[in-house]
Amino acid sequence: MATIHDVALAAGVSKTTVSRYLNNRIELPAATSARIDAAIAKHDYRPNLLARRLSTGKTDAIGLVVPEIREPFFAELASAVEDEADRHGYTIFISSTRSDRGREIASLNRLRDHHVDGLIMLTNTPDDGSLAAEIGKRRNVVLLDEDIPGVKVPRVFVENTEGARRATQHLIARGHRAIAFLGGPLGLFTSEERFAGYAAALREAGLGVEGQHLHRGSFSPDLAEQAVVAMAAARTPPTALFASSDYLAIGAMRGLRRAGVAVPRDMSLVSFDDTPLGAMLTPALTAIQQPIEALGRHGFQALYALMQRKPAPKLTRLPVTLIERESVASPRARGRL
Amino acid sequence: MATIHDVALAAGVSKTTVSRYLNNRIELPAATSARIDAAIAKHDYRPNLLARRLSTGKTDAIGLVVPEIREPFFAELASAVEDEADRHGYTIFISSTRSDRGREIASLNRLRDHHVDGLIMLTNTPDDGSLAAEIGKRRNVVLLDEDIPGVKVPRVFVENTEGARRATQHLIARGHRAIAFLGGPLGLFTSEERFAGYAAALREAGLGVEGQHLHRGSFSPDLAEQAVVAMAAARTPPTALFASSDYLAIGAMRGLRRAGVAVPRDMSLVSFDDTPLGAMLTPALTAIQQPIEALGRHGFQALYALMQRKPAPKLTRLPVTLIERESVASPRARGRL
DNA sequence: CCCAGTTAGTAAACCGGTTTACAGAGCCAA
DNA sequence: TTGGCTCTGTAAACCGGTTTACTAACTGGG
Repeated sequence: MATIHDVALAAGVSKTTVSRYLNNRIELPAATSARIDAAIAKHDYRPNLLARRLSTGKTDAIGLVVPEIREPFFAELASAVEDEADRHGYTIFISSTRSDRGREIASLNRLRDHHVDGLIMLTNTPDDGSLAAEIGKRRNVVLLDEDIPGVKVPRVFVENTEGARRATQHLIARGHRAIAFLGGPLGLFTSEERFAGYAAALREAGLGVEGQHLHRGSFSPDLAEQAVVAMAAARTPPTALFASSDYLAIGAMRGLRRAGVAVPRDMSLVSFDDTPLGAMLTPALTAIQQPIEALGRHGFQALYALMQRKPAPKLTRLPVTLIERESVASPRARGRL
Repeated sequence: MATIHDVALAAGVSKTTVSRYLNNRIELPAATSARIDAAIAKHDYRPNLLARRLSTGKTDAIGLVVPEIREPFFAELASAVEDEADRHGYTIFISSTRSDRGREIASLNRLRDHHVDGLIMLTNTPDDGSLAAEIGKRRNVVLLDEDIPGVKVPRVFVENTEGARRATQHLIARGHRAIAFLGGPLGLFTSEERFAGYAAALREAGLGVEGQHLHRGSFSPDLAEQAVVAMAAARTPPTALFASSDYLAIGAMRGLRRAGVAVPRDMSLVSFDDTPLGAMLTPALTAIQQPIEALGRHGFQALYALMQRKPAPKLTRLPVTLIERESVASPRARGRL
């Protein structure tokens, strides 16, 4: 392939001139620039990115670290980040860690090793401090959607607490009094916030948080399925269920079907996320919608600011919306309060 | 950050020695290598990837081009390719093109510009020849799952025809005679193969392919939904349906629900892909399973061979499997043959 | 004792750009 | 005519590795 040297030779100028011309760092007389353009066209010259990167120390690429690209929520988010990055001339590396700490740290190492200029990080495994320590050593990192305690980098989250509160209020407004909670891992930021919102709504309505209605510990749909089956078999089963994610809701739906409980007739269900998946189920899920596009956009923009050495907002909170579909009804009269 | 020069200085050797030692191109006495190791540890030295890449001309990264990362089939495939790439020390760039020809060509340009060492390409928009021409100019390209006519690079496909045939035979064996076909874009490789398999099964059973039962033209679930609603309203509706992809099947399920047709009681359904999505629906979809792991693995391995300048298999065909779930039953007696 | 072969390295070129520091030519004003 | 300024560039250093081609020192055999 032709190099900048060949072009310079053909145009009768130095390679400095060609380089500066291509990067708009010099004004040239029309005759000179025409000669350069012609030489470029003749040799079909394209700058070697590898060389440029070594010179500038920039890669024009960022990394996006997610726990599992196969989960629709993360895939949607990746798509949103990619769109915004594209708009700014950046390409993205997507790293699907399978929640493996080693792979998360490997991503951070790629940042250190100039694989990428910045990193948008999303992890849903509780940190023992090692990840936070590693992040502390790097610059140009942004946390998205999920917090890591003790990390001082820009963070972009949604209104988890408010969303869960509104979901629960929606069920209460329909007349439900026994509302179960299906949550993610204990100690995980979004998990805790969503639980707090659920509890707040109950409290505000004068209802108590009952241990028998709480099922927390994991985002796995299979565990959710089991939990729901057990719940349905209880002496006083709940009439409604708030699931902290669409993936959990899917497990719950399977469990309810197995237990012969009809949604929404015998059990109302509100979920959190609102991925396209939820709309495709039968019945379509009423859910708290996360603004995925906005999450991706704000996440990238915060990182972009960091990379430009400009101030980035320390904490962004994006609002959520209740989307009503078909999975909520009033409880059937059963002689219960 | 420390450079190889600093390490060489500290260890009292030349940077050539350090470089060769690190790349296992030299045997050193224990004393020398210990000094180098100590110098590396002391300076916390990490080779600058950008510099190495410029020197070697390799990036140890490959690109994966898919139409839409949000569709579960592609997300699963991306995950499989990433796993295999990881095993060989490669990282991957995922590019979600939204079926935009410009973005597909941009990916090919990234290959030319040394962004990546190779490219695994998957496109589901019929080509007017421009993409094929562009691919012809590059080396280290592999086609996965979907063909582009006129391209002479290694290709890895599944047994589309055989899969569709078996799906259709499965319905015929259950007693169905009026079996509709829901297909993707005309002229698209997988689309045509799956249609051929469907038609072959009917022919072999002495049944005809009836125009009124064919709905082809797109992989969009929304169009599938409309088509199915229209179909259900026909004078002599089919009793079974073969959908060429899970995404189409989801649209079909929505349409059937809207039309008040119960699956599988009033309509049996077999799909193609078998993404986790299909197993989560109600009823769970009986489907032809694509071997996604194997697709990813063979796709990467073919590319790996190319990159090593070794011969790569020109065409790999992977077998598919019928997975029986809940969406197929025998047709109800209705006085029809 | 001398030569060949091995051991343990090294100097310098190279990858292909970007950037800094500088300079000749031409022109204008004093 | 001379000093200064603008225009149009350039030479050379630099980014940080890898690789080629070469050599000094040592060892062992004849």
